[in-house]
Order: sequence, then structure tokens, then C-alpha cells
Amino acid sequence: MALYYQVAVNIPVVQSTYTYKYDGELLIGDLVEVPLGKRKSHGVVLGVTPPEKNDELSGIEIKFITGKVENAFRLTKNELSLYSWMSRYYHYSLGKLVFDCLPKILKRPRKPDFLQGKGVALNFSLSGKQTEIFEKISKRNDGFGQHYIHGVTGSGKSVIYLELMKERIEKGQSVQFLLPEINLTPQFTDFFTEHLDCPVYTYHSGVTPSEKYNIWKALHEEEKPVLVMGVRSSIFLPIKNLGLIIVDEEHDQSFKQTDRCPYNGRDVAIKKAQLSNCQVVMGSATPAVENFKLFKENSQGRYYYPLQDRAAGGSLPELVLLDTKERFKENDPAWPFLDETLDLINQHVEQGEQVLVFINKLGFSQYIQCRACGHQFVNENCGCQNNLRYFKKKNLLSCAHCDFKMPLPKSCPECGNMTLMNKGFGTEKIQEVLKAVYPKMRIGRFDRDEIKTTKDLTEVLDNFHEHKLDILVGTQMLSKGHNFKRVNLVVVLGLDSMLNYADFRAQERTYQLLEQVAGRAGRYSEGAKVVVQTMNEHNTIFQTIKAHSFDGFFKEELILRELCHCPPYTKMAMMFFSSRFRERLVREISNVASSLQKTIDSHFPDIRLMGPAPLSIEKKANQFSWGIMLKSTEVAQLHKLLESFENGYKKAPNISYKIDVDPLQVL
DNA sequence: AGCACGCCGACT
DNA sequence: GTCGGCGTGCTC
Repeated sequence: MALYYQVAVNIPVVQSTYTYKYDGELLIGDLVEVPLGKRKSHGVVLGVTPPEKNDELSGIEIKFITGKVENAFRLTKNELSLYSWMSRYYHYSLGKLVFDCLPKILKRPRKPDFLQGKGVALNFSLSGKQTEIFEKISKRNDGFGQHYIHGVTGSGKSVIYLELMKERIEKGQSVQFLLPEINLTPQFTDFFTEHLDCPVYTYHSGVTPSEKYNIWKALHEEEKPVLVMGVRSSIFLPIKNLGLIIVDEEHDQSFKQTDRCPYNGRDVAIKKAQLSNCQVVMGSATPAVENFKLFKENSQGRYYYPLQDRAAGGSLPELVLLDTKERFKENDPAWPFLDETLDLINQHVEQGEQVLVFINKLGFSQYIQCRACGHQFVNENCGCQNNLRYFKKKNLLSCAHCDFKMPLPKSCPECGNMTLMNKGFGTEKIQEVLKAVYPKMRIGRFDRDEIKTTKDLTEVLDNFHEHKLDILVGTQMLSKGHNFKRVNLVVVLGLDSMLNYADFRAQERTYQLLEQVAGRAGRYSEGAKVVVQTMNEHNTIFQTIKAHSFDGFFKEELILRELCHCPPYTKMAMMFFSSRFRERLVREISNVASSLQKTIDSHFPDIRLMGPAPLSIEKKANQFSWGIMLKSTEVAQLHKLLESFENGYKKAPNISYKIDVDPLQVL
């Protein structure tokens, strides 16, 4: 006799769960092949439906499940619970979510590569503070709990992580370690491999799909404890006997997925720990404001541990602010460097030290303008009208938001004038200016433009470590995880444009970047300096960094967040609509907004709706995008509104939409 | 997402 | 006349 099953099918609609029947027994979590219309699709078994319940479906023919997916595996109850929580929280099709997150299933699984941990004892002992934090977390090791290690850069969080892992592994449990891509450097994984006595799997963007599948399969069969170190998506790996989850650099934006289901890996990790009934330990020098607030309030099993001293004894660098207002003459050859900055660079290099220079922009100039008629080069190719950035070495103008490129003409296409002015600066320009001012210095560059492969990366870093370079000019790529012995001066340029960015998290991001960048200096010595050239020297983030006070920054930031009804005081969700046709899009999103507003007025008094408004880059790849912002002091209301929208919304032609809960990019 | 159905434009 | 363009709607 055939049994009836609920199956979540891989289709991108709100209601993706259908009833099928099967002659035989299937278990919850089984991956199955099902007929869907005239084609086949995949699904996951959610449960058995009693036959009588299907009477209500009498209008519809119930089809037979074709069979189990070959070479697949069964999802555990915890995995399924995690996916269904995500599906509800992020308002994303459950069936599609599961198959988005699973690796592509292959014919012939092989044994994946892993590093065998050596289990070598540490040749130093933990500091008093490190021991204290380790013991406090270790003591609370039963069931679910959340811990936050707030440690300045270089404070030795890794050693605490190591001890916590060791303890779990000795007890026969596995550990999951989540971190941003950029931090998954060999030195970092080597440290844990050296001192842990278990297999270490790494999972990142460089791992091939077949290797991902092999890791998946192997973890499904592995009974012994393992360490899995990986990026965001590794949270979905099926780890048995999970005893601990660590999320390093918890604040990092790369934990948020932008395509498909826009989940935050850190938040999914917390949920996974809860479902696995284990501890989750987060760490950062620069906490995300929203997460930090939860820990400061110490609510519901959350524990906070500050770790404010540098392990190697170096002190935190001094912040030096240099005001750039009215300091530059026209055609100043040293622009955008102030004389004081150049003198400091020279002084440090003369002493045999090395200097880092940060700019958060690539290229030679940010846009080019004709001196005679004011014409600016914009991207007319896709019609987005964005300024084109200039790369001098390649003599290319290129768009930052799509792959459009064109060579720079010799003269202005509007008026024929030969004088084209470079406006704004990036890493390439900075390198050139420094080379011109200090021709004897060896100056390297570290950005996405210059570093294309892992080989380039190790080469430049090795050169720097071996002191074959005096100065390294780079972007954010350089701001995390690196440990430089001879760096006692870091110069930061271009922060003003970050601060002026119209986003409620602009201050937070600037703070985090500056603090991380500052962390590169003075790891091993006293008297290090971070020089910031700015026109906003009175901004409170500088004052709080000067005082080395995250709490100070946090307090100020909360005042602003409360004033603008932003997270953490409200829950936020964005609804993005996009279309090739601007008029239709604007009409449709306006209709959606006013109908949502009506629902809000009558049912959800604690929700605020803002917009609709175009994204700051309204047109990208021939698609226009607009957004509606929703904020609510009551999370439940927000979810209910989104649910009612999804259930009632009739898709308009040529317009697609996407819901983003806890968005990072707001417009 | 697929895949079929359906209703309008320029081709052997 | 029909081949095929993609807009529309459904999938247990």
C-alpha cells in the first residue's frame, strides 16, 4: 500500500511543499526524485501524511515519487530544522533552499583531502586573562549558550579557540569553525592543525564542487571528531557529534550571502548551535553593533568577555589626525599626501621599518573630466551613467559595477580639448605619488587589481615579510589577519568618502575598518602610529578610537541608531524589485508600497514603511532596481506582513522581487 | 526554475 | 498560410 509523503520540492515559490505517494518506506530527510509537471525535480521528504488527510486534495492527482536520489544521503532532523527555520526567517522557498545549500551530487564519491592534525603541545602557556576566559566558557559547556570574546587585534583569541577545541575533541566531539574567506590563510589553519589531534577539513571558494561533495559524504560517514574550518556556506556541512561552533571575525560582512537566500552565516551558526544543543563562541576586535548590544545586555544565556591586552606585549597604536581642509594647492605633485604624512613615512623607513598605506579605492583616479567643457566619462554602454574609473597602467576606463571597459581617448569626445583631468585617487595613484616623492623606496601594491592569484598574494606578502619592500599600498585586502613585524606606521586615506556614505552603518563600517587597519601596526612594539588624513577630524569615531574605547563608540552609535529607528532598535527587512522597464517597475513598486501601507495601518501598527526609492546604483546590467524598507520594533509583525504579502502577491510581468531580512545593503 | 500553452509578426 | 518570439501560468 502506498504511503503519502510531504515533499519540499526544488522550486522558487512560497509554497514549495507538495504531497506525493510511494510504495515503500521513506524516512524524513530522504532526498527524492519526483515528477513535477512534465519534468523531473528533486525534493526532500518532510513527513508522512495520513491517507485520509489527502481527501481534501481530491481535485488533484497525487503522483508517485520516482525514487531516492542516488549517491545522496539523508538530512538529519537538525539539518531539516535549520533549513525550515531559515526558510521561515528569510522568507525563501524551503525546497529551493535545501538544494541551493547542498553540494551537487556526483556519481563516484572519493576520499577528500584533509590535513591530519599533529597534536603538538603549545610551547607557551596562556596568559592569566586567556586562561580565565577559557575556563569560564569551558565551565558552561552543557547545552546551548553564546559567548563573545571581544579581543583587540593581536590579543590572542586564537589560543583560546584552540584550547576550547582541544577540550571538545578530547571528549570525542567535533568542532565547526566559521571565518571570512580572507582569513582562511595557510598560517591560520596550520596553527590549529599543528596543535589539534584530529583531521582538519577546510572549505572555501577554492574547493571544487566535486571536492565539496566528497567532504560532505565523508563527514556523513565520519564517526571520529574532526575540525571543519570554512567560510559561510560550510555551516551546512553535516558534522556529527557537534560540540562547539566558533565564528571568528563575527562582524565581517562576508558572512552575509547576497545572492539566492540572503542569510547571515553568523546567525545561522547561532541557530545551528541551538539546534545541536552546543556552545557557540564568537569573536572580533570590532563587534557588529547589533550583535554586541545583545551581549552587553547579557540576556538569555549570552556571555561577554573583553580581552584588551596584546599578547606579544605590543601596545595599541596612537591615532594621529591630520586635517586636509584647504591644505592643497592646484597641481600639488604630492597630492593627496600632506607634507607631515610624507615626513613620517620617510622617518619610519629611514629607521629600517616598513609602512602600510590604505585606501579603500582601486585604480588611478575615480573619474576623468575635461578641463575645457567639464565633460565626464560615464558608462553609456549599459546606460547606468556611473562614472568610469581610470586605470593608468592599463590605460583603461572601467565601470565599478559591471564589466564595461574602454581605452581612454586622447582628447575629449565632446569638445576635442586635450586636457583631461584625473579626479579622486586610488591605490595606483598613491603608489605612483610615493614613487615620485621617494624614488629610492621599494613600494609594492596589494589590491584586487594587482593580486589575481594565490601565487601573487604569497609573493607580495613574502617580499614584504622579507623586507624586500619598504611600503605596501593596499585596500581592505590588507586589513585583516596579517601579522607584520616591522610595521609601526599605518597611513589611512580616503576615509571621508566612507563616512559620507548614505547608509546607517557607514560609521560602524568606517570604525571597523580603521580599527582593523590600526591593528596591523605595532604588534610587537611600542610607539606605533596610525595617521589619518581627513576633513572630519571631529567625528566621534576618531575620538573613540583615540581613547581605544569600543564602548564609547558603541554608546554614541546607539544614540544615532535610536534616533533613526534603525537596528538594533528595530528589525529591518528590504523588499527589492527589479525590471528592465523602469516605468513599469516604478508603477508596480508604488502599488505594492501603498497596499503594504494599508495592511500596516490596519494590522501592524509597529511597522514603518519607507520608500519606495531607487537603489543608489539604480541600473545595473540592464536592470533597474528599487526598494522598500520595512522596520519594526516587533519582529513578529514584520514576519507576518511579509508572509501576507507573499501569499497574496500576484507577480507582475517582467518584474521580479526579493526579500532581504536583516539587510546589509539598504539602498 | 522549467516547461507548455497561447497569441502576434515576417518568412519558405 | 506556419515558424517562433516570449508573456503567462502551473507544478502534488
